[in-house]
Amino acid sequence: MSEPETQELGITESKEHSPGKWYAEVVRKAGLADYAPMGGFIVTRPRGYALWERIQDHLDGWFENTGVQNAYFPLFIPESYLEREKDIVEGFDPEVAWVTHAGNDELDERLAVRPTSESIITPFMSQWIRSHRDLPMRLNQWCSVVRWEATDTKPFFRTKEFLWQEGHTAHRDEASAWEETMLRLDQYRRLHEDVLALPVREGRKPEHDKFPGAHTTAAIESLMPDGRALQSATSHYLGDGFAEAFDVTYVDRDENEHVAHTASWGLSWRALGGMVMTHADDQGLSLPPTLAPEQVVVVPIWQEDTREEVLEYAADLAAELDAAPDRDRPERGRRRRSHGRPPPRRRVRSRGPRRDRRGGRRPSRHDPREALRRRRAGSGGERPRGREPQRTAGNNRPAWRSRQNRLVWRGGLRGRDQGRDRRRDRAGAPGTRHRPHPRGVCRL
RNA sequence: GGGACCGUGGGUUAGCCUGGUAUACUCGCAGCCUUGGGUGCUGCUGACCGCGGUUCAAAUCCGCGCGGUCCCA
Repeated sequence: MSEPETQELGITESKEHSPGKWYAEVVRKAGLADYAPMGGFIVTRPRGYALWERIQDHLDGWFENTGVQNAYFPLFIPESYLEREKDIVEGFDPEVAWVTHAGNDELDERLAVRPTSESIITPFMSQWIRSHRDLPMRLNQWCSVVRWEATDTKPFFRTKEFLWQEGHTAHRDEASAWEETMLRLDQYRRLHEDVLALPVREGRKPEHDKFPGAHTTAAIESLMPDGRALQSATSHYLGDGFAEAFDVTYVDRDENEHVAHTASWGLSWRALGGMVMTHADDQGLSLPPTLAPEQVVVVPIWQEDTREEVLEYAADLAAELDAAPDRDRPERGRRRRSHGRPPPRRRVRSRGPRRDRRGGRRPSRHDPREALRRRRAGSGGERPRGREPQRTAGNNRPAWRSRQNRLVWRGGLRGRDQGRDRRRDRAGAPGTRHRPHPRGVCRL
């Protein structure tokens, strides 16, 4: 909240020598989050939230293409519901927050602030599932949950309230539920590798570390620079225990009632923490181009006598970059070069959040027409949301597959398009600095 | 705050007065028929809001809860 006495913009802590302090400094100085007045809670600032939104974009698109529907269930869970699956109660008991009063009146039944939503979602799945034709049923919700962990809270890594998505699915049999569990795990792996640029390991949790009530808990973990493994997503095969407890049965082809098998899977903003921890360094935050809200920053550096020239050049370059096709707008700049007057500014963000500087409309993530077009175009496999499947001549694959993925790994503008040589030359012009990051991540 | 009425398969409902095997439609499932088109036929699954009382016996009568609808302040 309060600004330091002397305004220090740079990172003063060392990642190598005091990773804890360094991480906290990066998160705050990069404008990702602030500490909330209650211990263990954070305020997610627009820049941090933008990163989360981009993660949402990717995952949500993949979910949609694999039969998942989004829904929303209440924040509160009646105690009697929570109690119906005993492992859940026991497993989460020490960290459940309870609502006991409404105004001045004590509630007849206290309400748990959801630590996870199996016990409110599964009873409804029970109502909605009658026969094998309703299966598999796949629901997902984006929400926050509260787990009152007292120790060692750290922005994004461990906060008492955290954002996540939780998928809940019901299936005919073990094979189907297990397949689901692995599919989601694979999507999480893909998110980490292709979007967050984090290598991961997949694994199965030992007995004592499973999700309460789960038959099997699978997880992906990435290795942090301090040598510790970070579990950033889990996918559970729940067996038929939850279905039994919440009465999720269906009539199968044999005309008999059967108990369903369920799975649940979630990814939290902890993944974001892992990404910051891994890619940032003593210079500050560093992000993969797939996620970075700003892709390029032009910083004019002038001498007294070159000031005019450098500023003009920088603005010109910024305008050109702004008009060029980029990650989010591959269609731009294909037909016409921008010769318009560059906006007079020293720093140009080549992309404003869902806004077009020239006043033109560009497809918003929530534009229903775009969604419709996307459906009509048919699903060419899973792909990130919010982008038109661009097809180029002589290449029948959606552009996001070719161009986009190259972009992920090459980083910056390099290797992007052979016709852009001119810009690359200009990027090296005196007084300007534009340097794609060698590791494949772009510095902000 | 006062009063009236109502809780029956997933949905709609009959039965309650006058206590005894719970009705029908729809939905769902399976099979057959159809394959000019959201049909048809056969079979099947599935329910008396909860607790207590009266009684040989309670969906039914009585009491208390819980939930809903309506009316009056």
